[in-house]
Amino acid sequence: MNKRQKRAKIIASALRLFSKQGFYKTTMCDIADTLQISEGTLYNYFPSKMSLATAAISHVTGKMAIDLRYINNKSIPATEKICEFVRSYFCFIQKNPEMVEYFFQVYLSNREIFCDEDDCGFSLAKEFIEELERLINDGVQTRHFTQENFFIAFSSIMGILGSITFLYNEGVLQKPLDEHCDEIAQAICRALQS
Amino acid sequence: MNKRQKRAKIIASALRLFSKQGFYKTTMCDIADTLQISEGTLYNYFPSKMSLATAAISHVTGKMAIDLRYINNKSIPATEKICEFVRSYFCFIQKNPEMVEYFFQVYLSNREIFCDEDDCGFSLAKEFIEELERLINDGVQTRHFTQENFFIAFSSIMGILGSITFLYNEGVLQKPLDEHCDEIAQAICRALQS
Amino acid sequence: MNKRQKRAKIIASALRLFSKQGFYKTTMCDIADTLQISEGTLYNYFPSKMSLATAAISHVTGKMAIDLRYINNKSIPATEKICEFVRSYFCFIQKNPEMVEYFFQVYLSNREIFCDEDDCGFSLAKEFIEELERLINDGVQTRHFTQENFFIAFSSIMGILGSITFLYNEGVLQKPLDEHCDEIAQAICRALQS
Amino acid sequence: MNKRQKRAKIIASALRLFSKQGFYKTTMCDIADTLQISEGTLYNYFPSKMSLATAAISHVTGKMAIDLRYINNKSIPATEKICEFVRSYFCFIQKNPEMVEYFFQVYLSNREIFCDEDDCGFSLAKEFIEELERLINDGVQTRHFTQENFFIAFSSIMGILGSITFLYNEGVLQKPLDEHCDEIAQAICRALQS
DNA sequence: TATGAATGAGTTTTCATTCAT
DNA sequence: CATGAATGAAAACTCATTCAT
Repeated sequence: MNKRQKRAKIIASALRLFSKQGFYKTTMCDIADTLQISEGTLYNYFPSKMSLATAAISHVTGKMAIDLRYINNKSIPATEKICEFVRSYFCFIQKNPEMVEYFFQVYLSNREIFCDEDDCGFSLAKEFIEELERLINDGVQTRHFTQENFFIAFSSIMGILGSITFLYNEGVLQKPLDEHCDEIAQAICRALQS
Repeated sequence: MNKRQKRAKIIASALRLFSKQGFYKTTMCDIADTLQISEGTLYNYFPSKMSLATAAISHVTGKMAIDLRYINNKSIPATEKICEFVRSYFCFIQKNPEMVEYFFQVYLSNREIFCDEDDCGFSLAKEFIEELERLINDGVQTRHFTQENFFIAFSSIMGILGSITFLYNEGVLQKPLDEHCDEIAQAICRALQS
Repeated sequence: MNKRQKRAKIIASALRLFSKQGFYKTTMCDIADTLQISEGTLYNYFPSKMSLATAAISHVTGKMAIDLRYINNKSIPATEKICEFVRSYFCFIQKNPEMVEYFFQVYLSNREIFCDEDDCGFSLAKEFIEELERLINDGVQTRHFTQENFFIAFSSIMGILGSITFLYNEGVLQKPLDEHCDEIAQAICRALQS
Repeated sequence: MNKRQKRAKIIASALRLFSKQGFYKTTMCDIADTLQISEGTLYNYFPSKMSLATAAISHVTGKMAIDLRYINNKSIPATEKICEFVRSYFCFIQKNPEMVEYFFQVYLSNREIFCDEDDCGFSLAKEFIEELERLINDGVQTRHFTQENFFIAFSSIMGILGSITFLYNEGVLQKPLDEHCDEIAQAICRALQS
């Protein structure tokens, strides 16, 4: 296994643990044990716990950006794109629950981990946010969305999806995620239109 | 100052620090220093750090519930209630940014702090969630909202508000919160209708 | 209630708690709570926790000395005195288990509490030890005991009684204490004779 | 030095300090300082102070059991075994005073340290107690001892030895321990016979 | 005399990080 | 590269004692 692959394995393990137990309740020792390597080895791949957290979020937002970029590149109406995005996002949650949990519960909620004096930590999600901007702008330009305020549009999409994700993780949703797909996509689309 | 008032002062300080630095990065020593009391004194009022976090969230959700209850009791259409709620919520954010931040960034995101084997930690927000249910049920019964799925309705309201709060706290909103009031209320109402 | 009586009440409570939970696991607060007085009041009667422990052991050994003195003053053979002492001691254990437990488990075992640079802490049990000496000397002089080594005689009496007390407190004795009286008295007497 | 040997070294140090200063007056820092290692290192070998206390008592009772087992396996009368046990025990005290002190003053007297809800803490001395049972049963079966009550027999042996140990540790014995050997063994044997 | 809030030094425990092998 | 023992700074929590009321 080369260095790159090993880093990927470490990130995957860290991701799982961070999302399950939280960043602060997960020790470097937990991560090393899970991987059956020594703590020292961990530090050969990542210079600090924080750098591991950072690499993990880049990995997650990268994956999310790819999915969204693929949809954005299709020649379909923006409302269709929203539907596809919701569908693809729910699929993503089910296949990689730890990634989404990590995104919302660790990255967005423990800002102090990712921000330092120079950088506010947003660059880590830049790729994904840019694709989201593309989707919104596309909709606005083609008049499918009338909500012109980017931040409100952003919140209509990511706020609703984030909240549903939270409820899903808490186990309170009564039906499987898939069955909510269309309803949710429609709610988002309506929020984006006037 | 009596015991009750002192507890309130401690909660206020803790709230401010927890919301600014996160629960784990805030030490009992930080809190004591801010209040210019000793750590020992802190423990005369709260038996543990966690009990302080718990008291703080009860305080916050209690306040939020009061505001929403007041609106729920008015004889106005549910859509109006949404508008008033958004207005009152934005007002609340501006007066008590630390409370809202604490609610979203600490309480909702660090579930492990508030959950134990018996209790999933939701009881702490029960009052507020019940008022939210009242608002949604009112809208559904009066046919102002057609979204009958409670969880989607819940996410349409709290997801959008939560996301806007996040962006506000990150300082990326270009205009003051108030100016977004109506737009956001309308987006939420649309999401709730079909 | 006068000062003397109040001191006695405090000692009684402390004794009970120290013997049940150990000296270090008992807080001044525990003692105050049990008595339904404030911690401050405690310090009006005893200047420190240690002084309370000291007063308590004086109280206990004083009581034990009185019982033994009464027996010593009788005009009966030393072997009879041993029998009576065992009987009286078992009676004492049953009426005041906390006192005996305190004597063995706190006083004799946590020497660091009672000793300081000047005093080794034995003066606190002086009265009782002197009566024990009287009993042993009586037996030796009247040739009822042939064990002339005081320390071995002392150990034959107090060692056996202490061990039985320990087993009693641990709840492993199968019959009630009284039924062992004679057997134990005889074992002690035999140990004292050659 | 391997892990096993290091654990042994730590136990030895802890034993010395616990027996000299008591369990509660000995800090993990004291132990680390004595060994010239850091506190953190201590916790790499024992997960808690209590686990160290527990390991220490197992160590002590293990040693005591070995000595007694060796004597039990000899083909000599039970009374002889008592003599040998007393001799071996006194030898043990002189070589390892801290072990015996620890056994009596910490283990037997601070029961709250070793007991939890499941286990009363006696299992830690099981091996030694079993050998003591063997010795007593042997004597009873061969009619060397007529004291058939196990607990009184137990107290005759361990009570007397414990008390002598106590006096030895307090420094009040006038002659060296060895010179008391036979006298004490005889006193014990008499106590066991009728 | 009684109170009980305030204190602060002291204790156990945790864990990211380092470094010699 | 891999290891894992060692580190030590930091954190939560305890409690005997004091003192103003």
